[in-house]
Parts: sequence; structure tokens; C-alpha cells
Amino acid sequence: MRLVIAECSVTYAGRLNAFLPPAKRLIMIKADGGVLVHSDGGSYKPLNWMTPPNKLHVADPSESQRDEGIIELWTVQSQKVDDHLIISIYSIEHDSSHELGQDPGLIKDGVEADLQRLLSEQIHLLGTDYKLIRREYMTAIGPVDILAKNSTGETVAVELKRRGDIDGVEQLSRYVELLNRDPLLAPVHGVFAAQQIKPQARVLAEDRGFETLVLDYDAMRGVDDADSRLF
Amino acid sequence: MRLVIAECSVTYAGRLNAFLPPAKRLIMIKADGGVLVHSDGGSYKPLNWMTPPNKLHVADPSESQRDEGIIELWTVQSQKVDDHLIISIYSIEHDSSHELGQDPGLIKDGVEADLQRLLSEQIHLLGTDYKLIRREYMTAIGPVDILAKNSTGETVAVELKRRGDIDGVEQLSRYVELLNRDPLLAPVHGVFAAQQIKPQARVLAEDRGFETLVLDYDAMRGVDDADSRLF
DNA sequence: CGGTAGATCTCGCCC
DNA sequence: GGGCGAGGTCTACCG
Repeated sequence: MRLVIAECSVTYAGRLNAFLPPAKRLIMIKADGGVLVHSDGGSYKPLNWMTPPNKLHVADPSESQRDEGIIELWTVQSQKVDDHLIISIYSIEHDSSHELGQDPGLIKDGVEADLQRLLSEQIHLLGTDYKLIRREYMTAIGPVDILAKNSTGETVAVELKRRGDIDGVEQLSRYVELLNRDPLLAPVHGVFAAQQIKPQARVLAEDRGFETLVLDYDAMRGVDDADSRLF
Repeated sequence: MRLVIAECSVTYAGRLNAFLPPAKRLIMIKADGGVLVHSDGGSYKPLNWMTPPNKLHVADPSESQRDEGIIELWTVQSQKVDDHLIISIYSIEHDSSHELGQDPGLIKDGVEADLQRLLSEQIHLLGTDYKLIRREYMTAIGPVDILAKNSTGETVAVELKRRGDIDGVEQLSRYVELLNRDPLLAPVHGVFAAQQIKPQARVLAEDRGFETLVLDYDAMRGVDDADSRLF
């Protein structure tokens, strides 16, 4: 990884055109060729960047560019698409390179996939005598998170979210409507399950005739851990 | 901006839990308090980060942590939400600070607006004898991208996207439903137009009775350029 | 301030 | 490799 602090202006041309006026910024060049231009504020998104793979070419400025104070012209050309960055360097304050090696990567816990696995394993949270049909039940408009049968043998479609808002209820509505056209499955009931359900989403879900279910992730994980310890 | 290259492990606890095993990484501390942890690969997203405002606290390791090789413990606590990063430092290879100042910011040159302008000018792409009523036709629930009349004088509402997926079809559905309540406009037909339409979005659009239209931006721009050259 | 829609989205999964 | 959905999404815009 190479870190350069430089007075620079940046032009991006590709899927859109963008321009950064001259200012002092960090230019990060990663080992895989990725280039990031960061200012000293904002969130994690760079002002400008180029996704690898790409090729960095350093050129001398033209006469007129030299007159404007440009000492180097960096061109970052994407190898995949017709995108490029042009970085005009006015001055370099810092320039260092570091060998970082391969990163072991991030281990995540508590995303929708975890919730889905836990609810599948603890399908009784939906109600007494519920049976799992399958997770990620495929339809023409996308996968239903969980398909189950209730105690009377009727089909139940579960839409699972970490944060339940209106979009999720709309999604569930589409699935339930589609599934209900299948005589082998109908009647299909909808369950909207989430760690947190926003009031507007709850109202809409109930209005559509869906059950709502608030999930306690920590408790579900606790049960999971307890189960694991039995083996 | 402070740049630190260090052997470190990172724990995030907040909306989810995440852990980074020990490795050499870049830790970027921005002037506004934002903290980014980058590896030497991947795109612009850091492995871990903390959005400002937040507070960085440096502490000495405990006895047992010292035995593991940890020389410093950095805690980054969000001032807004109950999120924090804990960075365990094993060794520091590089540490430098730089005064960057305020950034003038990015100037973008949009694409979606162009697409709308081009389709308005080339309204025949919708079909023979179509007439433009207007762009950005305002309704109570937002602006309809393009409103037109077809060859038999019926109203057509166009939802325009760069990439057409299910959300866009839902948006069009809301508009068409609302517009159809207006006896002066009804019957209103829906057209879902995009540079690229995802299969599931196409299925949903056709199911809702909408026409789908794939737009060739380059061809449309080419026609536009040709038109421009006539003047 | 909250809600919505776009993004040079990124990232991960599954066919 | 393409398609699809989620994201600690981020970001701008609009009320």
C-alpha cells in the first residue's frame, strides 16, 4: 500500500463525469491496484476512486500544465471498463509504501442470514406445531425467506428483516399474492418477522392481514448456544 | 488526518458484531473524528470504520493483553449511537499526521437527467405517434418521470431508471394507480423504461400490465449529437 | 428532522 | 460469470 499526501485535482470519466478542484488530499494505492482519494472528512466513501484491476501510469505534464503548477500527471485506467481517473499533482507532502500482506478478513455476526438460520431452527417461535418447509423458497419474483406450515397444515410465508419497515411488508405482499395463485399452496398466510418493527410497517402489515413477530436475536442465539452445548 | 500502519485486531460492536483477526492494516483517523481501517485490497469500503462524531480513547493494555503482545488499546466510541470500535495495537510501523484543510468537494455531471431529456426528445421510442405531455409531471406522491399520449390519445406514464428493478415497478404502480383516479387522464398506461431491466422486474411489470422498454443510451446520445450538429 | 430514491454503490450468495 | 438481495449501506434531496 502506497500512501501519498498531495495537492491535487482529480478528474473521473466513465459511468459519469466528476471533477475535484485542487486541494490537499490522501491518495491511497492498494496492492491490488485499487486507488482511493480521501479528504479529511466525511464518512468512509472516498471523494473519488478506481476499483481494481487497473493500471497506474505516471506522465510528465505538458508545457501549459507545467505553467499551472502541475508537476506530475497520474492516469489510472480501469482494465475492466472504459473508466479512468486523471490525478494532477501540484505538490507532494508525503509518500510512503508499506507491505501489508493478505488480510484474514472480517467475521460478522448478527446479519439477516443468522436470523434466518436461527428462526428455521426455532420454527416454534412462529406458533405451536409449525413445520419448516424450506428456507429461500424460490419464486419467479425472488426467494421467500422461510416457507412453513402451521398447525392446521396451511402454508405460511415469512419475510425476515433485521429492521422491519414498509419495504419489507411490500415484499411480503408480493410473495403472498404470488404464492396464493398456486392451488397446491393456497391459502398462504404472511408473517412479517424482524428484530425491530417500525410502527408504520406494523400498521401496514396488519392492514394486509399479516402477522407480525418481533424476534429477540440474543435470546435466539442463546438457545442456539445451549443447543450446541448438548453435542 | 493521521495515518497509522499497525499490526492490529479490531472489534466492532453496535448494529452488529464483527471481528478482525490480527494483521497489518492502515488506520486512518480523519479531522472530523471518522476512523477507517483498510486492508491492502478490496474496493473503497473499509474493513471496519466508525462514522463521526466519535471519541478516540487510548488506554494501556491489561496484564493479560500485554502478555498477548498488545501494546495499546484504542477505543472509538460513537457520540450518536451505542456503537464502538476497539482496536488492539500489537505494533506500529508508521504514524504520521497531516493538515489537509477543508475540501472544495466533488462536482458531478449526472446521467439520469440526460436519459430523461433524451427520451423526451425521442418520444417516438415509446411507439409511433406518441406525444410528450411533460417531464416531471407532479403528483401528490411525487413526480412522474414522463407523461405522454399514445397514438389513440390515451395517457401513458413512464418510469425511467438506469437499472430497472422491482422497486421501480412498484413506483410506477403507485403512479399509475393514482393517475387512474383522475377521470381527465384515465385510462393511464404504464411504461417501465430502463437501460437494463432485471428479469424479475420484467416479470412483475408485465404482470402489472405495464409495457417494458430497454433504452440504448449510446444510440440515443448519438441521435442527440446528430440533431445538435444540424444547428 | 425524517422519509425516499440513487449509487462509479459494495459485498456475498447461489444458480 | 450473471443475477439478485442486503448493507453498520452512504448520500443528496425534499417535505
